[in-house]
Amino acid sequence: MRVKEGNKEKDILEGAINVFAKEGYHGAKISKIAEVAGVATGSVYVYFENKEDILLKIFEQLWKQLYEELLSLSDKSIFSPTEKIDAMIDLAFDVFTSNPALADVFVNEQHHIQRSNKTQFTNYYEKFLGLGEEFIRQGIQKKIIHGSIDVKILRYFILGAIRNLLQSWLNDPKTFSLNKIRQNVKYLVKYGIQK
Amino acid sequence: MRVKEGNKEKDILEGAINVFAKEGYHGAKISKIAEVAGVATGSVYVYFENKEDILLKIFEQLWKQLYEELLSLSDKSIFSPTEKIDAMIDLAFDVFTSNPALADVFVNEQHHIQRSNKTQFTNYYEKFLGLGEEFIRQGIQKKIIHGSIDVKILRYFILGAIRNLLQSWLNDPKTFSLNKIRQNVKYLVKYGIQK
DNA sequence: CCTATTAATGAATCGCTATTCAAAAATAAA
DNA sequence: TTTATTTTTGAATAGCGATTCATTAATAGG
Repeated sequence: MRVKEGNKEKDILEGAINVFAKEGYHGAKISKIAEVAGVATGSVYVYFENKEDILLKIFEQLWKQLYEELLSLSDKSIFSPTEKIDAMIDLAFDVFTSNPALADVFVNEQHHIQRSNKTQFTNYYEKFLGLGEEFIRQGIQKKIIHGSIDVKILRYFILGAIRNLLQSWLNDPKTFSLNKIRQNVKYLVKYGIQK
Repeated sequence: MRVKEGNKEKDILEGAINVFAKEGYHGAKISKIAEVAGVATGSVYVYFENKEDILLKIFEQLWKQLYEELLSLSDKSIFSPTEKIDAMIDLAFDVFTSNPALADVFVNEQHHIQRSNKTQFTNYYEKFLGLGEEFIRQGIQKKIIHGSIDVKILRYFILGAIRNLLQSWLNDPKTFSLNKIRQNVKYLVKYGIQK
């Protein structure tokens, strides 16, 4: 009986992230993904149902990771709610700094799977956002955060700001230091622009 | 000599916005765009070079409009810098409220043309962002806005927040009232979350 | 050393849709 | 009218690339 050599599923996923990032979802050819992953074209279909399935798995993995890392923060009551939100922002920036291609896919291709609403992806995404909401609610309860702010709006506000800033960083990494972006985001979320 | 009937260029552009919004850029068929626009498939290629050119023109038009409307605000020294930024946010929300399909295309498809960097689009987009920057600088000069904030970062911060909130509104218009989103965005930009 | 079973392959298929272009339609001018 | 010119048309083309599947490779167990 032949036995699996290496971890092709992982290789394909990583290859796909890079090819999606460079060519965009539709510009990416399965044959190219296979080439980058160091496997045959047909092997891609051994491990994944189809092209969309690859993208789905990428996002599932991403949001699972983000959710679980955030979860480990949520317990720690040492942190105040605003510290938790800071940590959440750090978390996102850490993940994407270490994997710019993934950042690109995150920024540009998520809507493909939102169109065909697959719960696999949605699950961890919603959970992640749910935790974010939770932190905000704690902040409101402790009267650190303004109660007039809609929690659902705020979570998308922060996520959107980060998403767009990652994109501008990807387009022009020299002008934007990711560290400076991170600091500014934290500041702006907390205090806004006005003196 | 045959004479032009109606305004097919405009019809095609409007049709394309709706089809792109519903099917996504790659899912949108030229034949479908033609059908919705009430013209023959071939006519599309009389008015546009190719599919990408249609998308390009959509964004060119959008950013031109946004830029010009913002420009008319920039002179008015009656407004304070923060009022100008408020007006900028209002402007974006007004345009997209009146044309949700355009909002969808704006949110999801801009990266297609950013990949193949066309200056036509970039021109007005950059000009628009440049004006936003200008307002922020005025605010810093008048010591209304914190000087430690990076202007380039701030402009993408605001734009990104709006973009993502528009997307969540499109996905679930019942949960999110665009008016509430608008108010929250204005508040958050100015004061942040912290009491 | 066989053999059964699973893994991996990549050339061929097959559907799909952007784009083309020869023909038809409309009408201004003569 | 007739003609010349411009607009519009939509069926045909052409190429691309996702997906399939018959074949080959590897090896665990006997």
